[in-house]
Amino acid sequence: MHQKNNEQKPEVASSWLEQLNDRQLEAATHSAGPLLIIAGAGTGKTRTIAYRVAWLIQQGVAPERILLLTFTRRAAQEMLNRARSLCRSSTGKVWGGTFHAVGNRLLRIYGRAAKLEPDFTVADEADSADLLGMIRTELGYSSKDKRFPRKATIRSIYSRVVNSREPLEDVLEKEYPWCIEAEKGLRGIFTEYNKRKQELQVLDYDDLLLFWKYLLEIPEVRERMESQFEHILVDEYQDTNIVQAEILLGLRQKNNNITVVGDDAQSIYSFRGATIRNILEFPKQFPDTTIVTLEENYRSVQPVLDVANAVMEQARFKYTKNLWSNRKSKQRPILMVCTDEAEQCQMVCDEIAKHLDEGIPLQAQAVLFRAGHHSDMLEVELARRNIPFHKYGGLKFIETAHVKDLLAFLRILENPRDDLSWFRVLQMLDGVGPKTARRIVVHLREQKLEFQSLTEFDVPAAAQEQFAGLVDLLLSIQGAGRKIEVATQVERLRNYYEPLLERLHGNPVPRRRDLEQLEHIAQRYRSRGSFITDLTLDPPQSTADFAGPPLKDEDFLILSTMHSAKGCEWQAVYVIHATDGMIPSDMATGDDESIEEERRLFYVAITRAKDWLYLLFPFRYYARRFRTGDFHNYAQLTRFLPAGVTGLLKQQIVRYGIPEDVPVEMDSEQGIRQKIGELWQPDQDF
DNA sequence: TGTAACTCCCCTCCG
DNA sequence: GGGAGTTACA
Repeated sequence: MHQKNNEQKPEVASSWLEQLNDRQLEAATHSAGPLLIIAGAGTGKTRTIAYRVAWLIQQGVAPERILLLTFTRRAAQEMLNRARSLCRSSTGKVWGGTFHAVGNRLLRIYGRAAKLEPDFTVADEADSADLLGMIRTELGYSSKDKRFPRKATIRSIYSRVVNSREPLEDVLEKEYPWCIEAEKGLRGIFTEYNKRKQELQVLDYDDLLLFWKYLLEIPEVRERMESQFEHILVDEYQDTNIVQAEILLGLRQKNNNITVVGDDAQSIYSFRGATIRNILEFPKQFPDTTIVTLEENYRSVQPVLDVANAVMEQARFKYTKNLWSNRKSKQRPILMVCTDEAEQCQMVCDEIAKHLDEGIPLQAQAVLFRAGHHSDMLEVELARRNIPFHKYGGLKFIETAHVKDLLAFLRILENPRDDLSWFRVLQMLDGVGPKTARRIVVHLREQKLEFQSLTEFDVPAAAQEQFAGLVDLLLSIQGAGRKIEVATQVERLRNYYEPLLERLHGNPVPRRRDLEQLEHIAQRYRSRGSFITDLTLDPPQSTADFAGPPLKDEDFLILSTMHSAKGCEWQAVYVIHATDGMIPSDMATGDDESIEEERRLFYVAITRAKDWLYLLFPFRYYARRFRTGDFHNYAQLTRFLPAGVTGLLKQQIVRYGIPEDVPVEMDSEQGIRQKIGELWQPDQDF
């Protein structure tokens, strides 16, 4: 039936295109001009884009003239791998990756027009906050008795302002009302921050987008960049911000071959400045847009979709889409009511083991949660039971102090102007604090960044030996230029650093392992520069898990934040802490907008499940209180599961090993039901 | 000038 | 439990 309306369907539309449904086919083979694909969860979005890329290549579009922007590098890789297997030609030259990663690549080519040297370094969130903190201290805002926002908060405010393009005072008033008094100080800090980044040739994440946009305002550069790409495809368009939309507009002034894919019901990144207005207004920005909507869900069984639809049904801002599936099942999703968090861990582990026995590998199962630390207790239990796992999201390997230390050495070698890294490295030495570090950095700048000049510098006695060793090492690596492998450089730096590690940070054993891991990763890179930026733009997952790094073909369970689960799917999904205050997070219950976003996040989590969906609700939490002593808090079920929805779930009350200290009224099943009844408030009107 | 010990406060999601 | 700021002391 695909063939009905086009006898002139090109011969390239060979058998593989028949694996698509009508809508998907229409999207994949859309010839030219703007295309908006509204793709509900699980409707074959990845597949459609992969086919479209393959189709374009078969039509004769050169791979290097295709730009595929995705939310994570993983997503780009997956789509390109699929496309390659379809069109049997290399997709390696396709420009694929996140906005940030592609921006980084383009800035190294065209950056000089914006006074950027090609060897600039990229500062991650923490580096950027450190720089802001330094400036705050210098400008004298820290020691004043007036409360001034912390460096991480300053960083968020800054990011918010540049990404949403709202005036500082509006952002403060709406999002950070307790910082209003700091407005003037913040302005000064931001101005200095931008100046300093320029001097250091350091860009933060936001700059990768801002400079890209800025380059597009220079007509010659803009034209060259636009003509470089014949087709642009953008995934997860609902999670792009204003700057990103402007970049796309800049890239498509003459050529209007642009495809964007997204789902307004899955917009979950407004804290990063994303706005669903981008997707809603796309047809206005690009006249003559063709809109294709994908609604048939190929992922989940119908009972799972029923719950998902019901959760969305109560959204304050209504979405009209209703997902449907041909995959019938009598198995309803399960709402598991547990006594407390410990029992929740037991239940999750038991069910996972049961499904594993039934033949569902660990990799086809995932535990999802709202915040990185929500899985802490579960991780301990998994380790105890020898269930290997990988954790996505949360604190990353790259953010640990020792990895940042080692990276600082590499950054200095790559970009000697990077004072921030110099400060980090110098202060590792015995007897060197902020003052001495500053003197050394000033000296170095006066000596035109020549490492050799450091040999003349008079450091405090306590530091002399370590300092000399450092200078020798830096000189020898720099002197050898590209002749030493990146991994060898890491190895030599690691040898220098390890004696310092123990004094600087506790817990040296897992930290050493991380550094070995870093060296291992470095083997894949030919240039030090790309190693450093890749690590900041696309950091590897945590390797210091309790269970240890899983071997290559070992099976492992996935733990993931709900945000990082975007775009993934598993046969069995366990959403833990389906408790009000966790989902929605009590950090995000301020206004309707954020509650709605939490609802969409919950929706994303639910729609990851193919066959089995478990929602776990521990109704009692330990609360640690220093003065009053520990006590138990009773929690309420997430407000996103009111009475009408709980009817779609199979409710299961578990009593595992009820702790000895539970109150009498909960010592029986009846008592528990009664207690839950109080907590449930199913008729509460939200 | 550097550092160890002590206090207080706050804790999300990501490239 | 960890980061940031303060204080006492080497």
